[in-house]
Amino acid sequence: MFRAAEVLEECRREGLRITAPRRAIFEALDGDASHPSAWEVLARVRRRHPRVSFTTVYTTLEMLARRGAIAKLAIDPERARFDANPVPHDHAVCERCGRIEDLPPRGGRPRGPRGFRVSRVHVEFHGLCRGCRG
Amino acid sequence: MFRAAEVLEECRREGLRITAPRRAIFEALDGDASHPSAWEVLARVRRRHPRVSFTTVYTTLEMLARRGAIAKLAIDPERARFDANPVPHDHAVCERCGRIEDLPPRGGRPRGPRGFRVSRVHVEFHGLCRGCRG
DNA sequence: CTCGCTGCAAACCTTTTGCAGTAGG
DNA sequence: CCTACTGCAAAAGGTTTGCAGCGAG
Repeated sequence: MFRAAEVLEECRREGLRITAPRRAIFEALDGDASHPSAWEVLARVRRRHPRVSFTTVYTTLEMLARRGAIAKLAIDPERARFDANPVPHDHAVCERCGRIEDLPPRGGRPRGPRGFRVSRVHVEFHGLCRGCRG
Repeated sequence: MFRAAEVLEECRREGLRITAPRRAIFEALDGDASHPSAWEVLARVRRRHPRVSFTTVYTTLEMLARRGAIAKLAIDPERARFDANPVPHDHAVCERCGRIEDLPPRGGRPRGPRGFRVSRVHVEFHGLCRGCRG
């Protein structure tokens, strides 16, 4: 799970500059489990820092994803979604409300195909969440 | 797996019109396992029917996906990829060459979360394919 | 001071839509 | 004939890039 203070410190150590927009973006991600799009992160950031641009949010999210501090999900075909928890885990995607729920790690990951060096496994359950079953 | 003749017959039965572009698109998908994007399908179609437009290819692919004759994959964040095999199955995605390989069905699908009505499960293995391990 | 970061605007790419003409049934 | 389908062109989003100026270190 993304911890703003830790990532911030790590960035500082590597000579990246800690600016007000970055601080705000880091705070917006801190402890987040909602898998927001870049636009949703921007909206959240702008509640307190109205002058931050989309460009800055997007490039910062990409930067964090490249560093492995967050994950970029391809679950939503319309737009990238960012996962503040970079540790690989499964997701449950509600087909009705669109919510993406994190799942606790399962013992016994599925085995990959022969002749293929697996670096990570991605499991998505699609269906109806508790609230949307009627 | 997509069978052009069958889908074509089914469309005709339901009153959809069988045009030359559709015939060509159906043929391009027939027996395909390469998970092409709409632009790749267009290129393939144009080898024999140079006047077919992107619009027609894209709307036809969407139409087939809505009917369940093909599947629209969200694996590639940059663009939609279409799977001529609409029966749910796992995929192995090579991080180097980008190839998407179909996997045979596994016994014992992973169990979904409690309180969630699962309609389908999507498993992706990411890593290096046989050819790209080196 | 120096450059890395920012914000703006414009470019880019994929996908979607409006519309007049064409052709399948 | 009727109207669904086609191709074009333009719009609509999301993402990426060029650039001048600011400001963290």
